[in-house]
Amino acid sequence: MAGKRTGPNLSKIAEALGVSSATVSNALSGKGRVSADLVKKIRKKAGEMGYVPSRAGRALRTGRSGVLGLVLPDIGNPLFPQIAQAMERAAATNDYGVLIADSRDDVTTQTDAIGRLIERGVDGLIVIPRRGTRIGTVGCPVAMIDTPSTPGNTVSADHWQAGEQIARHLMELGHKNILLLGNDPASNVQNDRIGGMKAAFKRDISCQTLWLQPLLRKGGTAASLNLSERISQGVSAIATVSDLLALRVLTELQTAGFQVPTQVSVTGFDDLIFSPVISPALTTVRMNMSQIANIAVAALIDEINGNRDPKPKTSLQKKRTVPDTVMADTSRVPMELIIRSSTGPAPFDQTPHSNGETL
Amino acid sequence: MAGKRTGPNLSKIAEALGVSSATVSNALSGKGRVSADLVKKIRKKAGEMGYVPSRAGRALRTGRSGVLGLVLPDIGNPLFPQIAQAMERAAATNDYGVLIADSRDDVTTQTDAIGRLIERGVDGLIVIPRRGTRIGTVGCPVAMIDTPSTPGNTVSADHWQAGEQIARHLMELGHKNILLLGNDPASNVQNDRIGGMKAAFKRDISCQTLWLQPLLRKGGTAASLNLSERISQGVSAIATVSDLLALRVLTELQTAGFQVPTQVSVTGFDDLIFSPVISPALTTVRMNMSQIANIAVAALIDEINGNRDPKPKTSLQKKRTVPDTVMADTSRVPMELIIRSSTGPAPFDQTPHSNGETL
DNA sequence: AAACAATGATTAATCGATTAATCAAACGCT
DNA sequence: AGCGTTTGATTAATCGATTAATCATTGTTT
Repeated sequence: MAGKRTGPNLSKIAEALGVSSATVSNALSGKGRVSADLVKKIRKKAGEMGYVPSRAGRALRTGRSGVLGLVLPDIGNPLFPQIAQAMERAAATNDYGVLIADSRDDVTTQTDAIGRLIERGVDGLIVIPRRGTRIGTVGCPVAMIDTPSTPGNTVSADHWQAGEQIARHLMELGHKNILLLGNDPASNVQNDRIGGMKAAFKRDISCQTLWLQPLLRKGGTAASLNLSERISQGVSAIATVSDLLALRVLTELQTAGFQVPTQVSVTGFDDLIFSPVISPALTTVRMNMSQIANIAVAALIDEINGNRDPKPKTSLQKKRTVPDTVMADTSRVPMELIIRSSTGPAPFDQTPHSNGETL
Repeated sequence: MAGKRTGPNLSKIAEALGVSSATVSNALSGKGRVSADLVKKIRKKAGEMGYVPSRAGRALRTGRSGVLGLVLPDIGNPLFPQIAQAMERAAATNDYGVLIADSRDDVTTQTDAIGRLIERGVDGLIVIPRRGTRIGTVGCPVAMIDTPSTPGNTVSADHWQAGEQIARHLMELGHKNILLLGNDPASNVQNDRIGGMKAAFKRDISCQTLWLQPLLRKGGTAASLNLSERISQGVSAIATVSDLLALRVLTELQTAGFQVPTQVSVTGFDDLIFSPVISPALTTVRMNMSQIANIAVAALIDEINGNRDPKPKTSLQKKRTVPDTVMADTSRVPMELIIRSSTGPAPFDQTPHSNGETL
């Protein structure tokens, strides 16, 4: 792929040593049969000449580009930097490159983006879907990073377990009336997070779930969360599904004159960049992106190299419209609870008016 | 690069139509001499067969990969999503792909990362440097996006002009005693932003500049900004160099019991994802990333294709250690002021104790 | 009509690495 | 010595697109 036609290539090395280029290739790749000392000589010479194999030549011959595609439908995702970084590093250690493609949340754009990646000949695709993105058959292995509960998911953070951690933390602090705040009820990730929290709550905990997006759609941007009212009804903790949401809640509470965490505790998810620096610093939960990336990339490369359990592609299974994605040994990576100052003991004057659980 | 050895290629099309593969190539590329109706026939057939040219074959022959490298030294940059998206789109419209490389702010890692991109045969590099990153000669055209005042800068937002806009906005609101808050005094971007603000202030405006990072280094994380004290001394507006900093100030002010913007106005830079949703929503300034990306990519591709004014590479100029980067016609793109609710009229009881300008 | 130019298409070489097929020499065995 | 096996290296084909060089027509000019 190099634009320079100057650099040394296999035949240059071969010529310099008076051997054939095939021997040089074999020596460098460790395949074929080459005597030990010739191998050493060739390696040395290649080093001296600053030989760098041509990806284009190799790609043409082997049919493999050495590039993975990273598809991010939701560019607004504040985790993007972490994701991109982790993927790039995981790929680089395996001598792969990462080609990015984004589609601003638009299905058509996304199809185009995937198409472009495929046309560029990526050997595999890493897809971080938003909502119920359907991954059709694309002609190359696909790793999907969503939630453990999503069919076809390759690997992801254990959002459910993270929810449980948050819930346990709040319970230990004595909170008994908790407001769960989500944004998009169609999001698998958010549902897992909320599901985990609900599951961990003991019987004596009263909790309500509120989805912001449908609320905004109904009431316009002006729709208030009625936080003051809910707090006066006994809510002592607000557990949100994202740090962004938590930040919003935090500022609303502060302008309304509530003390955090003395009167109300607030939690988020994801440990976004601003979370440690706001005051009070946000209690949240962080995913281990590099581990997730490593697992995803490893699974993808295994599949690319064909070192995989043969998939049972019987006609019976054909009916299941599960996306044709790669599987990994570990599919869920635990998240880490980060306790900061936005959570504290529940206030004494707690008056739990348990009105049960709302959808 | 495609892993599939099944797809149609030039010779398949040629065979199907009984012509030579060279003719097919010429017909599709519009080069060489092919009769009009044969061109039409070939194009049609290619479409029917779903022909997609092999990048690897082309790359090998032409020595060009059709891929640009995007180097981001500072992964924590919250603008990353916007940058990556804009670059990807700009590149895609020119039929280029974008390979990412990040180096967590580490010089060695960055050199490695650039090296990996070069080895992969990128045709050009887009570098968004942090601090005084030195771009050596890398063997391919480089576009740099930093600030207009940085030597070797290809294109960037006009941070200076943006600073002026913020300053004018604050002056129009009647503020006369303003605190300028930066983070890293070594950052070109931040210096431009602050420089623009200072330049726009009239003579009767008193302003101080504070750099956070050196302060933290001296005083540890506990170092306070003494905001309350400064406000009691007459400061009615705090203009920060980043939305992240503004958020920090905002929460500190709120916990200290100040009303924003009634008592103090606060401004940021960059319009980060949280800026519209916090309360009060942040007055800030936004860069036109897609325009910047388009200019950078266009300049890069022009250079790659050799459609450039020949650089005067006389030995005289050799002394100037200006990075060997690409130049663009427009090198600065204006930023857009976004007025929200964190700024308001200066309070009446303003008592400007002008103590001059501090470094 | 002869010489020449323009048009339209083909041939064949090339980019660089990989690899199956082949060959030559050295070695082991009875 | 004769035959088979191992070892070590070479040959040559291949991947797919591009393009300079070439050839065969048709059209133009004097």
